[in-house]
Amino acid sequence: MEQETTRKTVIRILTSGYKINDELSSLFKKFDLSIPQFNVLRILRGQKGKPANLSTVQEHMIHKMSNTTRLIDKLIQKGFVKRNICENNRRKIEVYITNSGLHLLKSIDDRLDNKESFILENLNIEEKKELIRILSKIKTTQ
Amino acid sequence: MEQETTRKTVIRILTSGYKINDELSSLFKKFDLSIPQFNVLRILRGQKGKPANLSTVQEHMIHKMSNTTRLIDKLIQKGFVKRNICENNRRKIEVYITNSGLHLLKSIDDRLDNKESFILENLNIEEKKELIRILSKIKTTQ
DNA sequence: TTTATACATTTGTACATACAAATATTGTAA
DNA sequence: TTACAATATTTGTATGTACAAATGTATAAA
Repeated sequence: MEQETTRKTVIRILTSGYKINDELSSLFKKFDLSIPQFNVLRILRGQKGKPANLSTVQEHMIHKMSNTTRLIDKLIQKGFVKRNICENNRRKIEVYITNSGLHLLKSIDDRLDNKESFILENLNIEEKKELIRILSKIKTTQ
Repeated sequence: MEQETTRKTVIRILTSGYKINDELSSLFKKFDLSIPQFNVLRILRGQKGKPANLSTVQEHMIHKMSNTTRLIDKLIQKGFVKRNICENNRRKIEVYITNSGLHLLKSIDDRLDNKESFILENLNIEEKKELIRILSKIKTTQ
């Protein structure tokens, strides 16, 4: 019985994640961005002008990525990001967001807010907080 | 304020989904299966011997797939699934699970139960039910 | 100063996925 | 019975991702 509830819960979390992923993914697609690309831009904006190393970006990613180099290559091609070799430590590279990247994020901000509100429209604030509280208890090995 | 809670909730659902996805993915990997492949096998087992059409399989998938043909090709290569052309309607194909596929699922069952229990170890049954209840309220466009 | 080790990123390769277009079969209307 | 639309699956192509190995740089030990 309890095992049945456990299974249903796991599946429900998984499918809820997939759904939200798809929703956001189709929103970003209108701006020719993938979810990981958008996350990189948002992490770089959070640096407030300071450049970030590749490894720093990687640590802040929502979903751990195996290949941040090529992800950032795409953003450089599109002109949203620039890359320098770090002077102090030539192994490292420094990445930062361009004005064009900042403008792009600005144009996405409102639409993302709307999309998020829409997705959780049927939840009141207590339910949202309860969701955060319970989901924080999930255990993983990696 | 509320917008902040909304954002945090969305991100929490998303990351919880990613985590569970990664956990299951690394479990199935030990059996040389991906999550979608495992789901197809479980759907076919649920057919209790009756064959299923490709489109039926697609409808039952947890995460809607764009390419079920190649997914099933892989399972056929591994000998877990067989495919026939449907006699009544030659556009359709019939897919069913082999004994080898059933044995594979049997050997995974317990380990999946354990993994799921582990992931939700810190949640009591009321919290699990509450999670299902609230997550069912999520709205999506697609 | 040479050698080995650790660190940070990049590249190669195989595989997975999304999306659109193509193919094959069936049903239906003229 | 022919032509056209609808259905079911497959294929082509571009892109994304995982994982391991390779590259380049810095640090530390002998």
